[in-house]
Parts: sequence; C-alpha cells; structure tokens
Amino acid sequence: MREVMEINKDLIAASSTPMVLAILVEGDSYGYAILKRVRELSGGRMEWTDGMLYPVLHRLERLGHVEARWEIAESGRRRKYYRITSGGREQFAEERRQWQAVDATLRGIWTELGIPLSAGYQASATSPPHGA
Amino acid sequence: MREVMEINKDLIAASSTPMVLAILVEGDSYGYAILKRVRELSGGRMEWTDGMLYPVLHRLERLGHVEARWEIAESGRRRKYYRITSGGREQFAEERRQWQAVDATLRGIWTELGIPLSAGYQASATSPPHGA
DNA sequence: TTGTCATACCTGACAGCGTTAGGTATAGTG
DNA sequence: CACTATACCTAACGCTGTCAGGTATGACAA
Repeated sequence: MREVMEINKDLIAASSTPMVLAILVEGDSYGYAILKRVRELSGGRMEWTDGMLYPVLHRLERLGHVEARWEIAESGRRRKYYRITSGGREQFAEERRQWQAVDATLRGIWTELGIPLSAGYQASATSPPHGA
Repeated sequence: MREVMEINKDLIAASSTPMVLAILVEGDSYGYAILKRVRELSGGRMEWTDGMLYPVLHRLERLGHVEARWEIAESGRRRKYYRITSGGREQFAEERRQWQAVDATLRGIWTELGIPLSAGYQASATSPPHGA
C-alpha cells in the first residue's frame, strides 16, 4: 500500500517554515523528531528529508526565530533542541496569514469551478512528544 | 489603505501553477488578463509580477499542460492566448491533491494548538472574462 | 567480533524559480 | 507630443529543495 505522496519542492518550501514553527509551538524539539512529527501529522503522506530540514533550522536560528541548545538524552544520544522565540511566534502568525490568504483564493476559484472542497485528511490528534 | 499583502516567494511558487491552471479551466486567457484575474480572485491581496508569470506560462507550454495561440483583439492588440490541455487538467487535479494534503496537515496542527481556523477572505464570485 | 538498523547530526554541487530590472511595441487620451 | 495602460519577453542574482555524501553511536542479531 502506497502511503507517501510526492509533494513538489515549491510546496515543500512554502510549508516548511510554518510547519516547523508550529511544531515548535507545541514544545521544544529536535531535527530527527521533527521529521517524524511531520510524517505523523500528515498521516504518513509527507516525508521530509533531513537534507532539507537542517538548513531550515539553521536559517530559522540565524533569523532569530528559534534558539538552539545541545542536550544528552537518557538514551545517551546528543540532540540539538530548538525553542521558538517571541520573534518566531510573530513570524509563525505572519506565515499563517499568508498561507490562509493564498488558500482562500485557491479555494475560491475551485468553488467557482464547481470542484467540491474535500475535507481531505483529518489530522491526527495525537499529542506531541513534549520537549525535554 | 494598504491592500496588497506581501506573499513570500516560496508561497508564490507553490501556488502559481495551480492558480494559473484553475484560471485556464475557467476559459482561455492570456498573460496580462491572468495577472488581473489573480488580483481579482484574491480580493486585491495578491499582486503577481509579469516577470514571474510569463516563465510560468512558457514552462506549462513546454510541459504540454497548455497550448498557446496568437490572436488580435478587437482593440487591435496582439495577445497570446493559452488553452489548458487534458494533460493540464490532470496536472491541475494533482496540484490540488498536493495542496489539500499540505493544507490539511497545517490546519491539523493549528487546530491542535488551539488556533481558530479563520474562514479568511471570501473569494469573489465574479464570473471570469470568458475566452475568445 | 562483525553487520545492520535506527538514531542524530551536517554539508556541497546542482537545478528550478521568483525578484528585480531592463527591453520592445501599440492604442487611447489630454 | 507626453503619458498611461495594455501586452509581450528576457537576463543576472539569490534562495532553497534534491540528491548524494559524510560522521558517530546505541541496540540487537549472527
């Protein structure tokens, strides 16, 4: 059974920042866990590569939207945890505004064309793994 | 009164193809008219540049999603009209699927975070200028 | 010991695409 | 004649995902 949907790179690029910021609003997290969280939130339909995520995290840090710290998990592994800043929360709100503006426009024309607005996948309500 | 919202380039890139294809499903159109239609559909919140749109149209043509023809309008101006192909309609459906998958995921986490899903802007119901 | 998998991080070359800025041409209007 | 709107096109630049590669460790099985 095929689960993963191929999402084109522009859509990945457009959603990566709001998605990562949203995950960090849930609580502090780290790269590898974020990759799994995205898979989980999308019901297995989205599969991010780490080669795409780490540069995103570094960029967010450079922009002051997140702060990073190293920690050693009980498992003994080192992890780089990220925490969203107040500036990051503002950015998150702005990203949401933009996304909703574009989404409303797309849905508007789809509706005009008589295309039924599928409710689509119902997002999982699983609670996030809370930060350390 | 400020109307135009700055939309970041990645979101523009992600929405340009589904938007253009949707507009062409409404009926044949040409570059300059598409720019105005986007402004109209978004309630003035989106403002595309022609330097971004023309390459999109050329790409869609190269991919076989649209076909182009030159026409002379009653105004005496030459226009390059585009018509969506059957392959373009398939691509349109695929773009919609991908958009809705990502949108559902984002809305899912927003909901979990307790962020109210604003209905946002209600798209205009103005009928499109029908193609020649 | 050795092999394999999952965990966990990082980087570089490449290609695609919007931004910005420039160009050309014509119809309508003052 | 100047100016605006219409209508098309292209090039240099920078950003960002893809793809492929790298390093390291813990758990488990052969």
